[in-house]
Formats: sequence, structure tokens, C-alpha cells
Amino acid sequence: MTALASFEAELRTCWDVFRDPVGAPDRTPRHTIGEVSAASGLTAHTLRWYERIGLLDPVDRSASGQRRYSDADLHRLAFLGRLRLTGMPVADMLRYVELAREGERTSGDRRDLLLAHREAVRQQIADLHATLAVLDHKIDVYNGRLARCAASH
Amino acid sequence: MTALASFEAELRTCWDVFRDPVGAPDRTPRHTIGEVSAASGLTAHTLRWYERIGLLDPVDRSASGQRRYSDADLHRLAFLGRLRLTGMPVADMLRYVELAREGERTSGDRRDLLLAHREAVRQQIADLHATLAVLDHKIDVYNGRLARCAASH
DNA sequence: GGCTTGCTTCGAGTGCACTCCAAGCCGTTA
DNA sequence: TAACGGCTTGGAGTGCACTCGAAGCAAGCC
Repeated sequence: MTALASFEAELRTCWDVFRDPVGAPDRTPRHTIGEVSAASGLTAHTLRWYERIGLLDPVDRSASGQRRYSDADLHRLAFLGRLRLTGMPVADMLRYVELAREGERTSGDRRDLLLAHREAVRQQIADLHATLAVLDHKIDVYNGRLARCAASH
Repeated sequence: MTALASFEAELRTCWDVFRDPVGAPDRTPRHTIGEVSAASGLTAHTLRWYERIGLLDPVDRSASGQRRYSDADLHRLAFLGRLRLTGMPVADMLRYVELAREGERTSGDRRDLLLAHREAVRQQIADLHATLAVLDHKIDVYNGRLARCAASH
């Protein structure tokens, strides 16, 4: 079963790797841009653009020059996607990967960047919950279950 | 005490009204654009722009032509600000207020709009929590408390 | 062979949400 | 009275994050 699991791990689809980017990624270039696009939700255009601006390291190419993404690329992309989805500006993401390229000595800076983003994320969660309460109330009003004391705004 | 409370309610500052927009708002135009800007976090430019595109009804003016916002304006603005803060596009906010202007018969549409946004908000909260978990893990790694199995991405 | 699909390049274009500018008016403070 | 800060306008400008176009190459399939 262990043998099977590790065998299957080698065959994980692009989608699976992206959705659950754990463990040591292998660096075999094997995913096409179309697969990565489908898995990540980013368009092929956006994936190329990320590479152009330096968010991704130059991706390996097939014999005919087409991009082949490795699991390691997918891991990075999955993390960057999370940062992006939660509102980090591309410029900050770029700063993070550039620090990472400089190696170990920048780990403090990177940690600080993530700490700051974590605070931003917490703030967003608080804002969203507060808004959820307002929405729940207004929807109740629209459903006619409560007095419509505030329905005009 | 009731008399005092209602007396003070008349005197609520722009900031207070914006932060806690409850009860029947009075329509006396009394807040300057600068006050509203400070209370709402929106710039004066943005407030004028919101009015220009129809998100706010035409605001009352002083004798010399300057804007004077009423508590009712602040209530609407507070709600719109929440929608905006939680990612609703300006176009959708506009649709909402235009429906509201059409009166009672559009209340179903408005409710649907809010229902859809509530779903979007819930989705955002889920995404943020998932990212928080990833950030917590990575920050632990950077703090050296865990094996650095994923520090390269 | 011919068709479809997907990929390549990079500069230009798009959409959103502000954000600013210039010229001038108004009310208050020194 | 003179300066100062805040307010007015419409239109133009900005920054971000994509998003697309055009021309062409390559692989898979009937």
C-alpha cells in the first residue's frame, strides 16, 4: 500500500497537485499551460504574464518550445494564488519571491511580509463577518420577517 | 434620561452616525464633505464621484453651494461602504440603489442581489480562513519551530 | 492531407475604481 | 484686509491586474 501510494504520488494530476500542494515537489516538467490554467483558475495569458514579470521562475520547455510546469511550479503557484486571492498586491508577491531568490538570509524579511499579510487577512475576516450580520438583517427585512426599519438604504 | 438620550441623538457626530447607522435617520443636511470623508474613509473626490454616478442621491447644498450630507445619506453610505469593502463591484451597488429608487415592487430583486452577495461573502471568508492556515504554517516554519518542508515556495 | 486545438511572442488594449487638476469661490482666523 | 484652508466643477489622468491580438508553429486525429 505504501508502494502503491508512492507510485500514485508520482502520477498526481496537475489539478491534484495544485489543490493539495504538500510534500517535496518533484521538478519533472510535465504539465502543459492548459492543464495548469484549468487547475489554477488563472488564464494561460496570466500564467505567462506571471512568468514575464518574475513571479514564476522561467518555466521549462518541451522540445518544441512549449511550457512544461513542474510540481514545484504548481506549489509556488498555489501559494501565490492564495496570496492573490486574499488581496495581496502583485508587487508584494513579487517582493516575496525576489527575497526568496536571495536565499536564506532574507527569511526574516519574508516572515515579516507574511506576518503583515496575516494581519490584513484577519482584518478582512472581521470586516466580512460584520457585513454578513448586516446582510442577514437586511435579508430578513426583505423576507418580511422583521420590521423594515432600515429598508431604504 | 430618555429626553437626554433623544437630545443627544440629535447631536450625534458624523463619525458616530456612520459607525453605527441605526434607527430612523433624520434628513437635516448638516455634515460637510470633509467630515463625511473623515468618517467614512472615502476621499472627498470619491464621495463626489459616487454622487455623480448615481450611487448617492443628489446631496443637499448650503447657501453657498457646498454639500451638506444628512444622516440618511450617511446611513446609505455606510451600507454601500460595507458592500464595497467586501468586494461588491460598483456596478452592482449602482444596480441596487437604482432598484431601491424604483420603490417597493423591486424588493424581490434587491433581496436576490443581497443573497448573492452574502454567498460571495461566505466564500471569501472560507478562502481567507484557508489562507490563514497556510500562513500560520509558513510563519511557524520561518520561526524555526517546524521542519522547513515547504519553505521554498 | 486537412482540421482542430493548443501553444509561441510581446506590445497594445481594457476595465475598474478611483484620483487629480486647474481655476475659482467662500468663510474664518490673524 | 489679507491670507488660508476647504469647497466647487468637468474632464482628464493614474495604477492595477490582467486580457487580447496577430501571425505563425506543432501535435493529434479522421
